[in-house]
Amino acid sequence: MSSPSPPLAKVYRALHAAWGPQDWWPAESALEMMVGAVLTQNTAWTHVEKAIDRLKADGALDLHTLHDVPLETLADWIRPSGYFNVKARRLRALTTMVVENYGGDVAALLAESTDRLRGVLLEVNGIGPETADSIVLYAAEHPVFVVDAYTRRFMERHGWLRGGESYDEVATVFTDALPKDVELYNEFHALIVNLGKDYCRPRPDCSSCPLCCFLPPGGRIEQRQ
DNA sequence: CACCAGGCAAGTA
DNA sequence: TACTTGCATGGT
Repeated sequence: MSSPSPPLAKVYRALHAAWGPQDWWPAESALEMMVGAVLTQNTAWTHVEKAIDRLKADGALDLHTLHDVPLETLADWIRPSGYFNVKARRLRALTTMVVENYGGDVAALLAESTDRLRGVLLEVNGIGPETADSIVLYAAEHPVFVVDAYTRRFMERHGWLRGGESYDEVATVFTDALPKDVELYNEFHALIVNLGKDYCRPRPDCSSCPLCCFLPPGGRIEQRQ
C-alpha cells in the first residue's frame, strides 16, 4: 500500500507557466559548476558569484591550480562565500579525488554511471547528498532529484510530507510522481528554490501566488512559526 | 540591530 | 540513532 502521489506534474506546470525557465546552473564549465556546488552550501548564490569571480580573475578556476595552491590561498580566494576555511578543505578534498582517481579528468569522473558517480562524490569529505545530487543533475546531467530545505518546506506546507523523512525518501516522492527527465528535474528544483521560504503566507489577497490551487484540503498553507 | 543564505561533519547523549 | 554545534561573509 502506498499513499497517492502528490500532483507534482501539475505543480511544476503551474510554476513553469508563471515564471518560465530558471536557467540553472549558471557556470561556464563542469568544474566551475562543481566548485559552485560546494561554495553555495548554506550560502546565498550572490556571495558564491563573488568568490567565483575572484577565482576567475586570478585564473584559478582550474583543477590543478585548485589542487596545488596552499589551502590558505584557496581560502582567501573564496572568502566572500563564507565558511572559507571549511570550504577550502572541501574543495581540496574534491580536487584530490579527481586527481588521484581520475587523473585530473573531470569529464572522466562525470562519465561514471549515476550510482557510481553519486557514491564517489558522497565519499568526499564535505560533499553530502544535496551537493552530490546537484553535481549529478547539473554537471553530469543524470536524472536525480535534488532535495534541499526549500523542497521539504514546500512539500510539508502543502501537506505532501509529514516531516522527518530521509533525503532519499523525499527524492523518491518526486521521482515516483514524475518522469525521469533531466530538464524537468533541473527546472523544478530551481523553481522550488525561487519559491523561497516566504511564499504564499496567509494574507487577504493571494492572487500573485501560482500555487493557490494546490492548497491542502480545508485551508490555506500553514503559517511557519 | 537581528536574521539568515541553493549544508555538512563532528561531537554529545 | 537523534539532536546540537561550528563554520563566516555580506545582504536585507
